[in-house]
Amino acid sequence: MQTLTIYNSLTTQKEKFKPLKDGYVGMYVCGPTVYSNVHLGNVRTFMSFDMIYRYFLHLGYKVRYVRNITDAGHLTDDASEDKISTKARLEQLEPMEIVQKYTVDFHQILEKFNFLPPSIEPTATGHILEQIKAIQTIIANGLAYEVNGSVYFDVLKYNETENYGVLSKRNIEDAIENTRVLDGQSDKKNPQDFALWKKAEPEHIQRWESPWGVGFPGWHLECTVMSTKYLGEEFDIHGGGMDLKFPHHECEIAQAQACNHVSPVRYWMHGNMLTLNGKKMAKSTGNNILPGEIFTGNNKNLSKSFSASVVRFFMMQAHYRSVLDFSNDAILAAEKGFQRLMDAIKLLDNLSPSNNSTVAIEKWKDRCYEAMNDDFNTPILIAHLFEGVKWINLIHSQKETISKEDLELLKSTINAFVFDVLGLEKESAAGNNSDKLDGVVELLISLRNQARENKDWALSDKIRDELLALGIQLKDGKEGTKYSIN
RNA sequence: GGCGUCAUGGCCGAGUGGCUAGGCAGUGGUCUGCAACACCAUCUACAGCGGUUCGAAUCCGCUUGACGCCUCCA
Repeated sequence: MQTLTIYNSLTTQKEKFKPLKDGYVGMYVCGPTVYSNVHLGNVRTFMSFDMIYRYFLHLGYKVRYVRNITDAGHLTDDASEDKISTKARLEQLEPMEIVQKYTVDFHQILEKFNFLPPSIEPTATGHILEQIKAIQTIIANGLAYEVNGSVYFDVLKYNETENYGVLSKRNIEDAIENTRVLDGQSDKKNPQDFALWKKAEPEHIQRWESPWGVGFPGWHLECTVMSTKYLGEEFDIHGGGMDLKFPHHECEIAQAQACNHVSPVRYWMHGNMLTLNGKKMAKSTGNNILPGEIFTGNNKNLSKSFSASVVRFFMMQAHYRSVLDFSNDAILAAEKGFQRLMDAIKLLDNLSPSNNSTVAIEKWKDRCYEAMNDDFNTPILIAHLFEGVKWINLIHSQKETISKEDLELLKSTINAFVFDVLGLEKESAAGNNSDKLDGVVELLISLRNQARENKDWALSDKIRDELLALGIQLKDGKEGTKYSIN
């Protein structure tokens, strides 16, 4: 098995990956809060971990990949603004109807982007009992207290023996000085304390019975409970967006320590933000693009529509830990590059092997793995893949040669990385009537070729130009005329 | 205000103490009836100022700028 190196946010350095159990990987990724449509920024994080999941599978690991759906806790704001319940009441919907609506949307979008489904996709509302139990444990361990029907985690007390701030590199003393005074938090001993259980006000729709009265679970608890339940008290990888590092992931560590007396995660991984116009995409600010808008091109930032694979390729061209800025120019360039890659892959099946190779496929393959083994460096991998593209083209035009064995290796390697690991998809040229369309275009091509033989340039150009106007581009080559639909 | 990350050629975006990232665009060529497409080749770099070093875009310091977190956020 390959030796992987992973950047661990907890230690802030790259470390050799050693799973708790040889050959097995336990991975937890914080999923979406399903109160509105996923935007492209959300998709990037999940896509990074989809790629990571795919690479582990490719390497032969057995992976249990848990990605939750947050359908409680986050939905409700403890201040006066409660979007979900307001919305639910306005539209006379149950909260779970909203949850269902956006969960379905989430799944549909991910499917379009060719995501592999996780092994388990648990929900917060499905684990209320476990969360209550965890709170009881934390109280019993003296690290939480009940006030007025709510339960809070005692951060200062926890910090006496543990380090609240290990992950986010925050100093709690500084935090105390700098915390703003917020209304409605008077129940807390300290502003740093966070809610494990919140008392439900009468108008609050999502509510469950608990030893502390009717209420709902706090923001951070679900991930601790569900990761522990499905992956154990200690597991290999925990992922999520950079913006979840604090407080969310910091709180998860504290909760897990308070429950199980062990640091839960071996490797913390954080994906970086996707920006739009240089600013973070966020639902709250309106600075975002919805995936659906990309597919239709219906967004003021876009000059045309783009396919899911192009978007995926665009994102894979950047490292998951780097900020990536989305723009029309950038996605346009990615589309061309993606097309070049796909065109070369189409040529692969037509290549004829020679007795020997003038290209070093085996070494090239090793470099591809090296790139991925170095903290999932997909941009480098893609650079290597383009070296493969160049070779394919040169072999095709008989300027280089390749042996039968090397050709098989080239094919299997390209296919593995492009389709299995990066998760890209070949694009279907046309819709349902592709057979008929194909026949029509072929007919026009043969008519045009007749005209060309007769040197009737007026007619041949008319056919070519008018097809182009319809988005059908004819491509004259040595082996005749082909076409593509844009 | 506190903590942190980053500044790479026209654009996007990797990486590294000395040796070509890659893609897009541009330029030159091949192909073509002319084109387009495609293919081949190729030019533009490492924010600024100091320092360490035989050598730094890469390490250190400062300056400037951008972004992220500190409040729900992938």
